[in-house]
Amino acid sequence: MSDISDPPARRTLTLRDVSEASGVSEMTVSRVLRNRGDVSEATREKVREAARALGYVPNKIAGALASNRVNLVAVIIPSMSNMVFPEVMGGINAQLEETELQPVVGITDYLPEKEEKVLYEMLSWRPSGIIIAGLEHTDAARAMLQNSGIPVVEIMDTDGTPVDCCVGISHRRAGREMAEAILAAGYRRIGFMGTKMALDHRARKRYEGFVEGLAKGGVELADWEFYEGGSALGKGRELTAAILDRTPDLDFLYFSNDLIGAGGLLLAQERGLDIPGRLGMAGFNGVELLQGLPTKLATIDSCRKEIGREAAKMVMARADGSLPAETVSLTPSLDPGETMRTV
Amino acid sequence: MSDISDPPARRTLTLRDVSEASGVSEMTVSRVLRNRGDVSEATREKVREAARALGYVPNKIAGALASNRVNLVAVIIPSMSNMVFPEVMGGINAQLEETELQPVVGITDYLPEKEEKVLYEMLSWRPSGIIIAGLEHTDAARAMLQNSGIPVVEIMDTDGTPVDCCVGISHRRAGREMAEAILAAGYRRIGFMGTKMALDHRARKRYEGFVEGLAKGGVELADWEFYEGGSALGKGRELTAAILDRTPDLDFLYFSNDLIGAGGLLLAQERGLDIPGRLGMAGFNGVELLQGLPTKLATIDSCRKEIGREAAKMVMARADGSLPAETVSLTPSLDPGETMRTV
DNA sequence: GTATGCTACGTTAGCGCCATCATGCAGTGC
DNA sequence: GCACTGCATGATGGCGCTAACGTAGCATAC
Repeated sequence: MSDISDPPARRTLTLRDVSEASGVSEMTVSRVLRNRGDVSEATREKVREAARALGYVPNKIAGALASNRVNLVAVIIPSMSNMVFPEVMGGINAQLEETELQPVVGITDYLPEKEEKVLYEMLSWRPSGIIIAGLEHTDAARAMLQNSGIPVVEIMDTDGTPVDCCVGISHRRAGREMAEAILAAGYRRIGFMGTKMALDHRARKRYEGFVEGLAKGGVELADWEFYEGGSALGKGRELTAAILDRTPDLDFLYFSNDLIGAGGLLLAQERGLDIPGRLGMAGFNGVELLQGLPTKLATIDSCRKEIGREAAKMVMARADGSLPAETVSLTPSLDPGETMRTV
Repeated sequence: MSDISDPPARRTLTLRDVSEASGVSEMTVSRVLRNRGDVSEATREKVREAARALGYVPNKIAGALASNRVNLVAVIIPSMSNMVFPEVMGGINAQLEETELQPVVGITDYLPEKEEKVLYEMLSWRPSGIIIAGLEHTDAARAMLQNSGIPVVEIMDTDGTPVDCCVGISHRRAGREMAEAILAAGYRRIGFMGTKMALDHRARKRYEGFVEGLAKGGVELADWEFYEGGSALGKGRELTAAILDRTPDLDFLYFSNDLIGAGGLLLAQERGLDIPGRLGMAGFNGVELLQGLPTKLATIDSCRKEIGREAAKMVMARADGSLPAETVSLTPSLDPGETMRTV
């Protein structure tokens, strides 16, 4: 008796509640809410109305378990503060937008053990596909990817052997091409500046390609500087000051990304150096954010958005079986900006 | 007969497989893998070994359904390319790191309908909590938050009425304080530059607070400029050129964020304007990225990381019932940098 | 009239796991 | 000897949903 006026017992709603409220079976409610199967328009309306009135939100956990289908795509990347990865995410998002699929992000902080942990966690939700940055994984992680039985797309990098599909650019080649362009422009006393890259394999490959490209032209790095922690203008400024003080006759500085490059550029300009005559400079990534600096830094585009889009497409195609394992290597373009002599 | 040599049928593994491989019941395996309940060390080892050998990955979908517990926290934010939000995420991540909880991100693109959709989608996974940016939601979204029965923390902004908990800063007050500081420094011909902010409520509140602050000092905005789309150095440069050409006697420019502010600053310096004597400038956010520009822009810190951390803490505390609904308003500090006259 | 096909539902049997309770079995106290 | 305690493990039921199949009811065909 008393419970008539009790506050609505806050049990969470189920299909049964909607089914009772609308006078049809749970199955029919399920069909209506998923837009599946034959249900008359009259019933559909009745059910939808009841669901709305109750404030019913389906339980995807139960749905996924019953149907063995999950509309999630795991995206595993090293960092969100790198600017590169949010842009890749943008591409993935854009591509998945029109589909049922939803990206779910995991962050590894460039740590292999953490990657392994995050991957395990992600797989335990049985996603429909995995997009994961890089080709270097622990043995256990690689095994998980292989055994997962779902589409795997490794992104960013194509220098290596993918588990399944792969889309990215060759960072080794990007480094080599920059070296060639620098030599072609007549620079000879060349310095390098980048992260301590034990775990950033792509930065390492660019560096290796760069050194190799110089070597082919008979030139060795004149000086170098490695740093730890995030990239920012301040860091580039600081390191550039250090390297220029130490080796004043450098005529080119290659930075492993645009942001520290821009910092270096600002410093060099403050010091009144003739850019690109006396000193040339180049970065990597082609970030848009920096369009607007007084001088445009030479760079190589890393095709971030396109990689994201392509990766999402590959996951979908692989899921419906319309694609064999393949590697797509995009071709980034070198933009000499205003900080390299033109030949 | 023939199937002895068939390739291992790639059914996905279940507890039962591990249980058979290790000779104990499913229940015991479950206990071992979750580190729960009394299981002898000998059995533990046996089970773990079997699970590892098989490459078993638990099915959280089934686990969540059975236990009615999900270790996910939904984080709903407008954008990932705004730099502000990745930093908030950083704070959330840092705080959740040591717990079982995992953030899952949804992006709304500043669109109320999309927010509603994303929220519905998120709730259908029955997360343990929700962190959502802003206090303005559609009626339906607000109802969902209220009915969800889980902790809700609205972040970034405290000017309004939260559904449950809330942590952020008062943007209205931030705008007002900047106005007061500008007037105190003796500037009088003041221009404003910001996004067309129909949907960016926080930018709008800063603007309103700013105008209000000026009004209290008997000053009106001398000129203003609104733009659409993302914020970048280039945009700030362009708009600043326009506003300075149109109203050359401006003696202060207030930008609704640091990035366009920095663009404006670079342009003003190229034009050889005396900063902060002839022209003062200020932005908003206190982004670290820009430390390293030749001149440090005046700004107000938006406490991003702290908001993230606090929000995560509140979700946890609210989940275990140790916290009543509350609003935490952080106090951002104004940094005059080098672009405001000192009084 | 029976056969046939079609639409619009309902019924049943799980999906893989975990909360809960039951159980066996050793050791302990008197 | 018997109850009692504590520990390690097993059996059972069900979380909320959906795939697959079943069927009532009506229309059409001959």
